[in-house]
Amino acid sequence: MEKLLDLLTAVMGEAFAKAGYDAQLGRVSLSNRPDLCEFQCNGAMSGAKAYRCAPLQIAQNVVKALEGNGIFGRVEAVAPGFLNLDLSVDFLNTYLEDMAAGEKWGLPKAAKSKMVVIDYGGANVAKPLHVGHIRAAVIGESIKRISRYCGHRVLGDVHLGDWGLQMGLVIMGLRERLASLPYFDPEYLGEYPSQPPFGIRELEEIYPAASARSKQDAAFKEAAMEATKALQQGHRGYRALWRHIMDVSLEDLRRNYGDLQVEFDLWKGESDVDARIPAMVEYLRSTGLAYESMGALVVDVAQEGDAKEIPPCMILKSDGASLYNTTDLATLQERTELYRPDQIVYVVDKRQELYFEQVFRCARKTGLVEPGVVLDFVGFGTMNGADGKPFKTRDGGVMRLENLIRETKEEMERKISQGRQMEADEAKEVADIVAVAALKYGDLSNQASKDYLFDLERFTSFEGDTGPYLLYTIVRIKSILAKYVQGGGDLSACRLRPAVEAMEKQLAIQICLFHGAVEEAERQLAPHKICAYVYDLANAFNKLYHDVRILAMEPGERQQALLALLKLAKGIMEDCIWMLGFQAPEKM
RNA sequence: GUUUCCGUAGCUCAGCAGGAUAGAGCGUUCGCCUCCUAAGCGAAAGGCCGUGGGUUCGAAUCCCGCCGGGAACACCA
Repeated sequence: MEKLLDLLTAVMGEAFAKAGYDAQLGRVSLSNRPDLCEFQCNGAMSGAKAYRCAPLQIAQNVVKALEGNGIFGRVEAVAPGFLNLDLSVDFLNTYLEDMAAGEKWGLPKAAKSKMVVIDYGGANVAKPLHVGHIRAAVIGESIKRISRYCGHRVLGDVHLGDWGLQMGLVIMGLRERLASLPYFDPEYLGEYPSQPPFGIRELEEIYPAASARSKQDAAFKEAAMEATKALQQGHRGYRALWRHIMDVSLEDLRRNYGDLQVEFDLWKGESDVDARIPAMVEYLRSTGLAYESMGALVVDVAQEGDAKEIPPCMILKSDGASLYNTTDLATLQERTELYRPDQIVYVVDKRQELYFEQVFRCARKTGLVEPGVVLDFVGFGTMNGADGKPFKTRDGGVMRLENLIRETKEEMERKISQGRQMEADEAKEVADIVAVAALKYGDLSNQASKDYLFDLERFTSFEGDTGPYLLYTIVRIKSILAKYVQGGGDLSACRLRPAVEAMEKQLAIQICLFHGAVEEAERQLAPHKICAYVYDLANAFNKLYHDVRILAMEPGERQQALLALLKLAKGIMEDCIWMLGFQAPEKM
């Protein structure tokens, strides 16, 4: 079905045309003066000059042209030339009925179902996730779900850092502890053990230790680089060890991401494209675009009209080694071949914007990516602590993601068991659900590109613009609907009817704006648009909730109409929070 | 230095394809539970939208300068 504002704009455009003006002037928007009207059109004022006519006159002519339209219950031309519009309740109700009957609430189908790949991981093997990883995970997951909701085929890729120097460091670190194992014996030709000789705890100790040591011990660093190279060249023992590291690390990563309800379709990494690098480099050379500069292999990506100087994109370092650019380009090539995407979205720290601009341009220029493929960079800001600086633990260290999640869950559990009588088990279960919502909504309700302040107290509050408030609102509706059913009512028999109460009409209008919010969020890759929308919807419901005691009403059409409206509101809110990456409990 | 992003209420943030009296939340003050979860609702106070120009009938929104802050600027990722 057609988006409400599009539909109203079309009707208004026709009226402008009928009155002899340009239909383009008929753009209808939500009123910014809800005390005066529900929707407004400012076209009469913009058109005044072209038609050399007083804007109010134009507006009045348009009002005449709108007579008997059936969609607007009230149309008024107001000085200096505003068109104030209220919807007719009958039209509104028909629209709601279509929504209720339609799939995904009648969300307009995308003109073309896109194939989209979203890269939102950035996790490194053998290193625990820390708070710096939360934004990519949360924002990327939401963008994935929004895009999927809009009917696109979407693949989320974690894109692991699993092939660089860190692997050599870990291998060398392991060697010191487990030197006697066959992995390090060049003479050994047998099978390696299938079970890893270490666990995640050890892995997490080894990496930081090895990393620190490499900064002071040049010989150790040299050995780690050698090990990295040997691994990449297929050293049997190192490969087997690498497989162990991957297995142990991946299990841990899956658990961590799982706690945040972040799911990847692809667990690919840098190692997956390693094999194709030589051929790709050869290809880049063959295009004539890659050339030696100061010993390195580069591709110029500066373009005419650039405001700033864009350095060339480096393909190989002067020592001939590959670097991040190389694997990113190879990944782009692989994705293009495997999935034929229409769009690839990178959800990455915004500080990498210039870097990705270079990579994108290079991929385009050299034909690794076809011209029609949209490459999007969604750069996010930093999560800051109360001091306005990047979030740290109390003792100044980097906080692990699992600790942040655990602390949020504990805080939530404390709040829930304090305010409600609930069995401890149940409280914990509910707290886990609500905590994820608190964390994610706290992040997503800000514009991704901006830094934001992490405030556990605020995010876990049930008041205000928070995740818990939204869940609470949904739970309220669930409770009403459940009570109605328990009392012998039949929800499926409840039919929508034209709004009677003011608050009811407001809620109905808010429901109708769903399509626009989703479409905008998808187009702008902006989950916070969904947040703003669902928050407004929750507010609209809560106002009605206090205005009208639905279950206390006389049973009949009127009560049923309100229940049907609530059911619709609940469904939409649930879909919204699904797009944000969390869900509501049954009660809280 | 160049480029870029940001500067909106005491605090945290929306709004920015130009439109009427700039919106939320928190915090503050005041009201509302014999009634579907008061983890809620209503109301009040609180803003020369960093600053100076420009474009426009009209600017928080577009353009330019300045001030203040962050970030990026080829062998890290």
